[in-house]
Amino acid sequence: MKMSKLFVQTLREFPSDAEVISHKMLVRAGYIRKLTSGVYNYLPLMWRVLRKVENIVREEMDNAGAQELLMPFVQPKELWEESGRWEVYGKELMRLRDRHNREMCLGPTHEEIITAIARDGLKSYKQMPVNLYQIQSKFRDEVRPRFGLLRGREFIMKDAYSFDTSQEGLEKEYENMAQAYTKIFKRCGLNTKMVQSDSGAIGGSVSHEFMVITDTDAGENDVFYCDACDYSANSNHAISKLPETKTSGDWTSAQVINTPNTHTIEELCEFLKIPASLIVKTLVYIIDKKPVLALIRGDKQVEETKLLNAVGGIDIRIATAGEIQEMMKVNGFNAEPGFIGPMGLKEYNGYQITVVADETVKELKNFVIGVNQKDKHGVGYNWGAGICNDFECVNSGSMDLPKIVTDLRLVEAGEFCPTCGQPLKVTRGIEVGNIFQLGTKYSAPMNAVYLDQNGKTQPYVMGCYGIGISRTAAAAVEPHYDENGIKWPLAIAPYHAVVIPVSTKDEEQMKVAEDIYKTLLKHGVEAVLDDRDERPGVKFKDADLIGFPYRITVGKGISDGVVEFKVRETCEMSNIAPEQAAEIVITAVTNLK
RNA sequence: CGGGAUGUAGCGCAGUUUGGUAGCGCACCUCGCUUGGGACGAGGGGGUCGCACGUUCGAAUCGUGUCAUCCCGACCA
Repeated sequence: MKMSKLFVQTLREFPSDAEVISHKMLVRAGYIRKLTSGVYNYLPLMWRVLRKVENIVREEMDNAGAQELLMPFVQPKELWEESGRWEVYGKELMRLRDRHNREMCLGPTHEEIITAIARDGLKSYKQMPVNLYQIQSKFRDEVRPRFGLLRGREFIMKDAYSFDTSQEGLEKEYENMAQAYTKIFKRCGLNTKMVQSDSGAIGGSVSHEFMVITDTDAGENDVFYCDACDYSANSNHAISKLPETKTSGDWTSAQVINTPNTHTIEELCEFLKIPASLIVKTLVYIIDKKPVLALIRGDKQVEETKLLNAVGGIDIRIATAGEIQEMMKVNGFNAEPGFIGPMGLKEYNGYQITVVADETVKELKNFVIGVNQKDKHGVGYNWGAGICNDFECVNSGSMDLPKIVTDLRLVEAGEFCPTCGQPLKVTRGIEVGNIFQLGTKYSAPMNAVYLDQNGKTQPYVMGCYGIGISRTAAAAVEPHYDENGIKWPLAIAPYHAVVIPVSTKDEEQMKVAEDIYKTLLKHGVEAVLDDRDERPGVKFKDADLIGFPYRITVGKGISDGVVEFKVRETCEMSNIAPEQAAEIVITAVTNLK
């Protein structure tokens, strides 16, 4: 490709609306242009990068035994009603109506469609296992698109779906995919960590995410990991061992005492001269419009995804102070946030109040708890054996544990690995891929079944496996850049090399540059010849910004038989013979394959 | 959806306080000159100032409404 003909416009400045490196670089270097919020044009350079990533994914998926197909992204409402997700998926689903006023959506993922395909064509256990995948655009109406290609509303994704006859078969395929993913990201020049995660709206039991570890804002997920063993997990799923701390109070009897103006845990600790670990903290949430109380030890935070899972909810938010006061009033109390406890609370807004406790509260003895009275707390309370869920237990000092006691706790740095007990570390990551064991979550409700050896009807045991193609390409920029521009890994760079004649008017320089360029092309190197009549500074700046892995500059040195060879990644430069420069590039590119 | 901000040429911005008919840098076109890290000179093209309504002799500027975009929070296969 001649640089004079390459459709690219580099900018002198970074775009003002970009926050993270990949977004800034990709816009400034002329790879992408925003069309509207969260929706981008992929310009020729970007499209080349995306196709490289796609092809790596394609090769490894095919090697792993999967088959590529292509499903529509326009999907009918009916299928989504079968799976139950039309209601559940919420506002993130891009919905539309056709001219007959029939409801449709643009696919955010394709479990429903693939399950319907399987239902039609996968009738016998003899046809399994099978893994089908596609690479196409996906649509998610994100609440807040940001970070350029890292969180768009339209993005390119590879999604694969496996069908097995047993959990064992699924687990085998899951492992197969995990290995394929590891290879894929490695080939793309990315270091990823496979971490345990929550399965979210997709559902299912076991899932892992592939994270590009970064210490920048681009990493939207907290990842906890252990250096001593291989434990690692997304914060929405991580568990830990807690350090020893005081969990039993010194009160000899239960009583309600005055604790004026102790609206926060800190103020209460200060007033009572106790550690926060002696307090049962009661948080009021609104989950799918229903009131939910979350009980957790005072020094710990609630992980909202865990709470959502505990009650099977979709939408969660903390209740407002107004709602809490209203809830108090309805149940015959007069209290405000800071003095709330679970006892005696029955209903709000037409719903029964659900109480969920984190495991940390179970072991507390002689603890402190809100008693729904302003400026008062109960101290010396204990979990009792009797049924006690009304106002009476305020005075008895004994109340039952809620029916739901589970892990709701957000893991924090300084806690210990659940497997080996060593200190956990925390870092941030960009999720570029994930794998799920779905089981029969979709096949059962959608009646997607086959006949087993005994002629008996069985639902498929499914798995699904995603890779964000456009996100992976953008994530690759995050660790690969310097102040002058992008440093693409060779495998996904839009072009492998650029050849720059310093002066296009110098016949000898042009001749040598063209010879090198042709040699590179002949040997399968994707090369660009910068034939523009520009000053060398302009060409160097553009070459660095665009991020060609190799640069061969033909200048005055040619009279001594040398060209300048620069490696973008290391910025190492050397003067060598033209043939030698070409040879290095050809070898590197050949070794890719 | 809560809080904050911004919409003026492809990009980055000034002009808005105090109303008078739109400007700067980069990019783009032409000519000259220049050629090892985003040169220089001269000339040129490009904007219904987000949109609508209103106030006014006159609106980028004032008022009302609306749309869009960005940031923080919440959310996220």
